[in-house]
Amino acid sequence: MATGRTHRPATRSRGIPEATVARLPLYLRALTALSERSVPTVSSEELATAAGVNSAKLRKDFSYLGSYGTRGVGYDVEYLVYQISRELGLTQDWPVVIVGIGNLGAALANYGGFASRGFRVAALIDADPAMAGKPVAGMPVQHTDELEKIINDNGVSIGVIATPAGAAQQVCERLVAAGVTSILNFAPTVLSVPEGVDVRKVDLSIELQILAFHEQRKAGEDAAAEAALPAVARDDAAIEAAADDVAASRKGPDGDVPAVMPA
Amino acid sequence: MATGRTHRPATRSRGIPEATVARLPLYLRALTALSERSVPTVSSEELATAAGVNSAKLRKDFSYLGSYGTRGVGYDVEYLVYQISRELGLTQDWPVVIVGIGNLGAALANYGGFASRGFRVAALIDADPAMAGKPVAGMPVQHTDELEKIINDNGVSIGVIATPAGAAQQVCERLVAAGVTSILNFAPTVLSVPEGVDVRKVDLSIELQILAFHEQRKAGEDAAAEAALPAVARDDAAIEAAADDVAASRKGPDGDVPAVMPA
DNA sequence: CAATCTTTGTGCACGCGTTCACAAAGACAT
DNA sequence: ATGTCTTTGTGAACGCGTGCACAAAGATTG
Repeated sequence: MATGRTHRPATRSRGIPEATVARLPLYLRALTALSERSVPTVSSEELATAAGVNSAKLRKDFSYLGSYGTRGVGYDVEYLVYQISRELGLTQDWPVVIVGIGNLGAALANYGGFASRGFRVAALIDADPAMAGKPVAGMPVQHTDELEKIINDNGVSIGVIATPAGAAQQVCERLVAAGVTSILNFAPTVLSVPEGVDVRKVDLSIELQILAFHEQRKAGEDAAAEAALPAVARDDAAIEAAADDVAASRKGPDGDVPAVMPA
Repeated sequence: MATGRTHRPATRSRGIPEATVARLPLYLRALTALSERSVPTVSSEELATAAGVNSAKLRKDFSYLGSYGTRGVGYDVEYLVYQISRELGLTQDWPVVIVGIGNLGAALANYGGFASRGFRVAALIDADPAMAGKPVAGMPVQHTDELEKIINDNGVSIGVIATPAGAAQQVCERLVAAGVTSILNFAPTVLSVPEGVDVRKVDLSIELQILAFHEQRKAGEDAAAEAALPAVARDDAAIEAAADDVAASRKGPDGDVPAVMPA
C-alpha cells in the first residue's frame, strides 16, 4: 500500500539538504525585501537575523549553492535573489490547480503570495455543480469532471487539495493519474501516493494541538511553582477542567471535520 | 532583539521529544477514526500505517508517554485516545482568538477542526471598522480596539494571526502584551517575540516553493534521461522559459503580499 | 502448566542537521 | 605593496531522530 513519502524522507536531493531547501524561501523573502529597499549587499549576520536563523547555518546553507559571497563584504542581494530563485525553480512559471473551493480554497485562490513567485492559478475546481461557473478571485470555478482535461491542457504538475477529508484521497488519485506529481494537501488525512509523487501537508488542527501541548506545559510549570493550591486559575473557569473520565465522552461528534466546507 | 524561538529549538520539553509531540496529533486522529468505528484495539503496525509512519517509530513515540500497550495484543484504542489527548492538553478547553478576518481568517473561523478538539473560537478580530459587527461563522467580528479586553475576559492564551504581513508584528506584540503566549502565524513574516512565547508558522507560499524545488529536480532528471534535446516539453509552451536574464526583472511588484486581504 | 505465538518496548548504531570556531580570502587604508 | 580588519566558507564535534533487530511480556492453545 506504499504510503508514499510525505514530507520528504530526508533524502538529500542533489547535494542540497532538505532542511536547507526548506529555508531557502525564507532567505528569498528577506532578500526580496532588501532588494525593494535597494540595499546592495548584506552580511550573513544581517540576513540571518532578518530571516530568523543562525548566521552560521545561513552561511552553510548558501555554501551548498556555491560561493556567492565576498569575504569582508557579504552577499550581493540581487545576485543572491536570482541564484536562490533559480535553485528553487521559480524562474519558470508553475501552473497550479486548486481543488475544493470552499472557504479555504477561496482564500487560497485570493492569496497574492502565489502569483508573486512564479505560481499561477490555472484553475479552480469543485465537485459541487452549483459552484460551476461562479467566479472566485476573478476566475470561474470549474467542475471536477473537467479535472483531467484541465491538468493536461495546462501542463499542471502541482495540485492543491482543499477538499473535505473524505474526498481528498480520491481527488489525489485523479490528480496523480492525470499527471500531477506534487501535491499540497490541506485536508486532514494521510494521502497515499505512488513513488515519485511529493506530498506536503498543512494541517491547521495539528499546529494548534502542538501549541496546546506547549501551552499546557508552561501552565504546568507555573502551577508547580505555585505549589499545590486549587486557586482560581484566571478570571474564568474551566482551566484543568474535569479531566478524568473524559476518556469515554471524547469521541468527536464530527470526527475530523473537512478543511472547511466546499459547499 | 531576540527573535524568540520559532518552531521550537529541539528542546526536549519534559522527556517527550519535539518530533514525537508533532506526531501525537496524527496518531490521535487515526485513533479517533478507529474509535468511531468501535475498534477496541490496534497493533502498532496497523496504527502506524493508518498514520503514515513507521511502526518502530510509533512504538518509540508511545514509549515516551508510558507503557500503554499490551504485548501480544496491541493498544486499547479508547485508553490511548484519552492518554494522548491528556498529554496534548486537549482535555481542557482552549479559547482562541483569530485576528485578521479576511478570506483566510474567515476560512479558519469556519474550520470545524478547531471545535472538535478542545479549541473554541472566542473571538474574531479585525482592524477594519466596516467589518465590526458583521457576522462571520455565526459570530460578530469585533474591532481591534477590543483586543486586550477580549483576551483578558476570556483568558485567551492562544492567538491566530491571519493579517497581512505588514500588520502581523504589531498585532503579535499586542497579543503578547495582553497575555497570549502561543501564536499560530499565517502571515508571511518572521515574528519576533519575547522568551517564553511560542510561535508556529504556516506559510503557504513557502510550501509551494519547496514543492517547486522538487518538481524542478524531477524535471531535470527526466531531461537528463532524454539527453539534450530542446523538444517541446509538453503540450503548452513556457516550460523552461527564458531563464537567464530574469535576474533583474525579478523584484516582485507587490513583494510579499498579505496572507489574503482582510478587507 | 507448559509451549507457542504475537506484539510490545528498547538498546544500539547510523546519519542528518546544527553549531562552534577558525583559517582563508578579499577589501580597504596607509 | 604591506598590513589590518572584516566576513566568508568549512572542518570537526555534538546531539537529535530514525530504524533495525531482538529480548521480554503476555495472551492463547493444548
